[in-house]
Formats: sequence, structure tokens, C-alpha cells
Amino acid sequence: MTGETTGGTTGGASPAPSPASPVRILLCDDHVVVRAGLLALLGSEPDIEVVGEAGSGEEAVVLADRLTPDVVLMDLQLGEGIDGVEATRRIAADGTVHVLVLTTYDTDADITRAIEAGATGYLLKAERPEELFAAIRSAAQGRTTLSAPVASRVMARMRSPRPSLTDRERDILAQLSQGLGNRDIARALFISEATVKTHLGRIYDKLGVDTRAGAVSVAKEQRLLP
Amino acid sequence: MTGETTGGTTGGASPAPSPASPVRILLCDDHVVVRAGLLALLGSEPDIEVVGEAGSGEEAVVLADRLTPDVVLMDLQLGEGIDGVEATRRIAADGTVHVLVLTTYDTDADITRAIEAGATGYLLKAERPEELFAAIRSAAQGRTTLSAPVASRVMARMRSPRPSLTDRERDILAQLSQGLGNRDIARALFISEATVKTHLGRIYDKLGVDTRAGAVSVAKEQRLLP
DNA sequence: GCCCCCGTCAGCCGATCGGTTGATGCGGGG
DNA sequence: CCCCGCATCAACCGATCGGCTGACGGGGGC
Repeated sequence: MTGETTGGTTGGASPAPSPASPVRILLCDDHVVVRAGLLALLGSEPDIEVVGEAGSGEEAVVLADRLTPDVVLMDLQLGEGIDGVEATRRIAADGTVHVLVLTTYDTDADITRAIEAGATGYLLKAERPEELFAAIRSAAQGRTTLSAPVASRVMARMRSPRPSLTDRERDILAQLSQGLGNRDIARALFISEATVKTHLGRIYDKLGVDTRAGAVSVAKEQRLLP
Repeated sequence: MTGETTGGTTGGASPAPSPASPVRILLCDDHVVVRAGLLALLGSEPDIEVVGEAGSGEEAVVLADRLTPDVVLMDLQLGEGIDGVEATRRIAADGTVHVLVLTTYDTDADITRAIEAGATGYLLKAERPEELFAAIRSAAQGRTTLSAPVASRVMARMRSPRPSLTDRERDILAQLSQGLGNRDIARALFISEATVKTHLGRIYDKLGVDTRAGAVSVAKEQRLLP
């Protein structure tokens, strides 16, 4: 289906990102003031046009499908409902709409999850407006832009082996952060205590700790849990 | 010094919040887009004038002193330097400038710390613009406005005794969240293991948990730690 | 076909934790 | 002056944790 993704001078009928037709934007953020801010900021740029606003992930998915904007500006923290990563995944799934993540946090977990979900770029809200404009124009053409601190983290992550947990380890960690003991975790996940201990040991290794309290602390800090 | 705090029709020379002279606002937020958003949003209101912007707590304290705005719109999370609570404390100290907290989180700890620091109101960024305008006008006259969810939490807190920790308990909790064992915590704080255990027991009681992992989890969630 | 990763499980041991009871000293408010 | 909240410490006990070694099966990649 998708066929031609970008190219620069597609002779298509309607959505041709060129100096003639502005970049069409869909905003997604659960905070009214942030949406208003982006609206005002982007209003000053003649070649950028906001065609829609979404206050939730679900809304963004629907509007992205209906409006087919060039770029969706997506926050990762969306309060109720699906989070920004999931919304990004669904919107970016068919490859027609580019998602540019614009959020507050530059934690490893957020960045990698967003990129894995198919985000075209990752910017921080503290970024200078010029950077945002440039990133939007890049994203419209499918080019990736990362904030400087984000780029640093990505590079660092590429170098270091792997601080990523398996699905099962995340399950264990989730129970652990409820303060459950090994026996209770085992019961909750329908496995034996021995297995729980095995997983915990590996979690400690990966997070660089050696106690459950430390593991919970690191997990919360790196936002490895919902 | 302070003398007349508010009154409604002070015959003073310069700062008289009346329909004639607009409410003078100082913005404080470390995110450019948020400041831009507030600027745009408030620009639509004729009786509200933004007289300054600060990107850090320190800057806000200086500008509040120099510009003596009617209201400071203050975010609590400010990245580098002093946080919004500390900035609020310093600005609100002499009672001439009202601080209206406008932030993302409605956790108990944030709310109470902000109010204790002297904030005149507490709004969430997800609030409707009309609420924000109304709150600003109220704050200019020293009247308190709370977002609905914030008000609920405050009421709930008034009813329930006090999930607040003592200073020493917070010290213990901080060490605990580093994943330290009782012996290490004792050494770090120059007390005996027995004392650490005593404090921990009380912390468990107050947080409604019975393990160290659970305590760290609750502490992180309620933002009881820096 | 082999190997590696993932998830599962077992047993052992010393160290640590959580709960309990009880005691001391210091400071502030009634 | 007495009481209470806070911080400090002691000793004890059973339960739990963390580290270790070793094992098995299934799925994916080479």
C-alpha cells in the first residue's frame, strides 16, 4: 500500500510538502496550556499549519487517520488512556504519518520506547523554538531530529551493552514495586519462588543494584514501570 | 513593614488591581513552549499583562523583586537550581507578591509544600483556560484558587490524620531508596542499626507498607524524595 | 543441527530484615 | 511540673532475602 514514502517532489495531488503548501500538524498533549503554547508558537511560522488538536492518545490516533497530517507532535505523558508511546506506535504503524515526540523527559527508557514505537524524532519541551521549527520541517520529510541531550543519551546507549529488561523481568519488577515478597510474587505470576529469585538476580545485575529497594528506586527513576 | 496586604481599593500610587490597570504577571517555567503558551493564552485577555519571564527559580526571585508583579505564575519543576517551592517561599516571604502555582502534578507532597511555602493558589496545567484567567484575577487580590482535583486532595488530607514524615524519617527514606541495608544507613547517618530499624518501622506504618521495596515505591510515587 | 537466550525450577547457606518489647534523653506545651 | 513527640539505643526471634550452583525445555538464528 504505502508505496512512495517521501521523495521530495512527488507529483501527487494533495499532500506535497513543498514551499507552496505548508506542513500540516496535529498536536497531541493533555495539557491545554501546552497545546495553546504550541499553537501560538507555530502560528508565527507561515509554512506550518496546525490542522488539529488532540487531548488524548485515542483522539490523536483517530484524528491522525482522519486528517492525515504531515507530522503529529506527540507528548509521551498523556494522563488517562493510552500513553504517547502506544499512540505513536498506532499512528506510525502504516508509515504515512510521521510522529515527532515533544516531551519533558529525556530518560533512556522513554527515548528508546518512543523510537522503537516508530517516532521520527524526539525533542524536549525546553528546546529553543527554532529547533522545534526545524525539527518539524525535517520530520515532515521523514528525516530524524533529536535534541542534543537526547542524542547524547542515544549514543551512550549504543555504546553500552544493554540495560534493557525482558518482558518477564518487567513483570517481576512490577510486583516488586508493590512491595510484595518472593512468595507473593510467585503466586501472582503463577511461577515458583525459585524462578522469582532467578529473575530478581538478573534484574539486580541489569540495574546495577543488589537489593529490592534499590531496584525499585532505579526502576521508578528510569520510568521502567507504568 | 507589609502593612496593608490587600483591600480592594487601596489608594496607592502604582499597583492598584482595578479594571483600569491590568493584572501584571511574571511567568516562571523552564520550558520555552510552556512560557510561549501562557504568553499567547494570556495575550487574549485585555486585563492581564505579562511583564516578565523567568526560566529558572533564581531568575524569578530576582525579577519578582525588581518588577513587583501582581502575580507570579510558578511551575514547581524547574530543572536546574532551586525548585519552584523554594522560589515560591522566597518570593512570597515579604507578602507583596502573590504566587500562583501552575504545574503538572497534583500529588499530596507537592501541594502541601507549595501551600506551606506561601503559594496563593494551585492550578494544574490541564485546567481550562477560563479557570486560569479566573485564578489569576483572584490571586491578584490575594484570594485563593485551587483546581478541583487539588481541592479534593486538600480536603482529604485535612480529614485523614497525617501521612507526613519527620525530618529524620525522610533521611532514612532517602538512604533506603539508594538500596542501602540497615547497617549502611546507620553508618551514613551516624546512628545505630537499632535506631534505623525503629525509624523504618514507623515509616512503614505511615506509608501503609511493610517492606522496604514498598516504602521506596510509595515514596517515589508521592514525590516524598528529591 | 547446534547454540544461545529466555523462562522455568531446585536446594543450600549465611546475612539481612521485620516485629516486638522496653528503655533513655531532650525539648516544648499545657 | 508533667506529659508527649521525637530521636536514640538494646536484645531477641522467626521469616525472608541474596548469592550460588546446577538443571531442563523451547524458540530463533547461523
